[in-house]
Amino acid sequence: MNMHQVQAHMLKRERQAFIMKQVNLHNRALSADLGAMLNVSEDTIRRDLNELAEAGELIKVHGGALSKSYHYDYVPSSTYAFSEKTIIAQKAASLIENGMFVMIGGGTTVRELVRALPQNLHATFFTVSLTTALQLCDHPNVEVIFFGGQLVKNSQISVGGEVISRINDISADLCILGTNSIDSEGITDSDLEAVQVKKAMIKACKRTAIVTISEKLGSTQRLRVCELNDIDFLITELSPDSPRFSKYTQRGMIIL
Amino acid sequence: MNMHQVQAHMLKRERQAFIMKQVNLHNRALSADLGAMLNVSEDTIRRDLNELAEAGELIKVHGGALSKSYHYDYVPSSTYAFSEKTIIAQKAASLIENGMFVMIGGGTTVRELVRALPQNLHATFFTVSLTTALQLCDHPNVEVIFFGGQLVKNSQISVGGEVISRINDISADLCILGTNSIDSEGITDSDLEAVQVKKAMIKACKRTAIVTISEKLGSTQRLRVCELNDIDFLITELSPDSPRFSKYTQRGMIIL
DNA sequence: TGTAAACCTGCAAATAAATGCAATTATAAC
DNA sequence: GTTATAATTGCATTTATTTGCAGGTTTACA
Repeated sequence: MNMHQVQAHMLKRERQAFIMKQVNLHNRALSADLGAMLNVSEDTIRRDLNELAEAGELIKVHGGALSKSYHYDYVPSSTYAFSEKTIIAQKAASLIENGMFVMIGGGTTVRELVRALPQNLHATFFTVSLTTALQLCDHPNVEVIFFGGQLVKNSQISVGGEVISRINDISADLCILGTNSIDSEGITDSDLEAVQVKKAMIKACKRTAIVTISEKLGSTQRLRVCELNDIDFLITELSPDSPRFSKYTQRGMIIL
Repeated sequence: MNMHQVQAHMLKRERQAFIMKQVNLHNRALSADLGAMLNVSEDTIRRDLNELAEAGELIKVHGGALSKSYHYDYVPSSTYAFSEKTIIAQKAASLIENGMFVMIGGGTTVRELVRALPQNLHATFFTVSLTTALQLCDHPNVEVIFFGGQLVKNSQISVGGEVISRINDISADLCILGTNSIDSEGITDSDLEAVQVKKAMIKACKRTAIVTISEKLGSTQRLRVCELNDIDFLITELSPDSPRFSKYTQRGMIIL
């Protein structure tokens, strides 16, 4: 932070305006920095911060202050990045047509997708995710097939050779998976069992769609799920012509 | 995971917001990773995680934290006859011992039972109920096997010949079922598919326990699940010496 | 069952905050 | 202009918070 000093003498009101400007500009400010910049004691800064906080202009925390907009608004809609996921869900839902056989994974993005499915959709869904299965049960006109097996407690999906051989018995039209990490090489994950199941699901379907919020673009993990070539559709909340997709479009993948 | 470091000096609140972001983004985060990313000791991370968990923002687990959105959120007060079911749950839990193989059904009474199970219970559970399976996932020391198949949407259980033949492959110690109706003849139900699954479960287990609120004693429905003789334990919220059990005790059933 | 990792507790150092007080400065009344 | 009053500010002291570390314990996993 460039800590140039500001003015010889400042009125209290001016000083507080300066503080607000700093806080709104950087989303944060430290008492010590402000004191140095304004050439007043930290006590004065603290008193200012208390007043501003009292007036609801900012959020005072130990050591400084945070912008009010910064304040991570806990429980935005109980799901993180809710609006992004809703956009994704709308796009992904357009891929699913009546009569289709769809294999579908788990995760919060997929959950929003399932919520966004039209009530009159007639289709058959296959899944290993307990939460996705439950969500699908709310749709009157779909059939839900759950691949049973041993459950992984953290992710609430079933895994194991049994599950995989079950999946291999099916040939479906579309595979929809969320992911934790995707980059220009492909998709990666960190849970071996889950990776094996995902691989089987992709193999069992004619086409594969990946749904993810753009924040996850460019991150990687240890275990490879598939190459970019294996993916037919990539769906994020961004517009398809966003420059962030430059590395992906060359591969013949369709960005939605 | 790409572990770039973040900022020189972070305010506590900022750090916690960062943690929440990571957790929500990847559905989980390891204390060690977070410590490295934020350049603070793991102790600090742990303290943050404890605070956030206390505030209900995430779920703390050994080694890190999980996103809350992944978890089936449970609202106890919305369960009908909640206090009765809690009593039942306590009694039924006493039947389950370490190392047991238990087949367990669905319904709200069973849900309370699962909640009442001690966290240190080591056992293997088999179920066809999505909600029971999810609930069991909260218990760190149990194995959960889900019998997959076609799902019945309003009861959220899987049914079908596939499921039944799976059940027949197992031999378990105890079968725990809720029921809609029980009278001096035995247990009855109204859903044919569900009845077939229940029959298979009872047959696959050495002993059978029925959990139900006393309100359901004396009612009947069209389809027979089993005779009274097939039941080893009957568990309600009433005291075992209640006169309402006079018709049942003659059959050698144990009332809890 | 053994071992390494993760955990918790208490403690100490560092930092930040609150408080009282004195000095200074601004404001207003005369 | 002078003076009384109020507000502001800095400093010293006390208090609270945060953080890392040492230790002993628990937990997970092979």
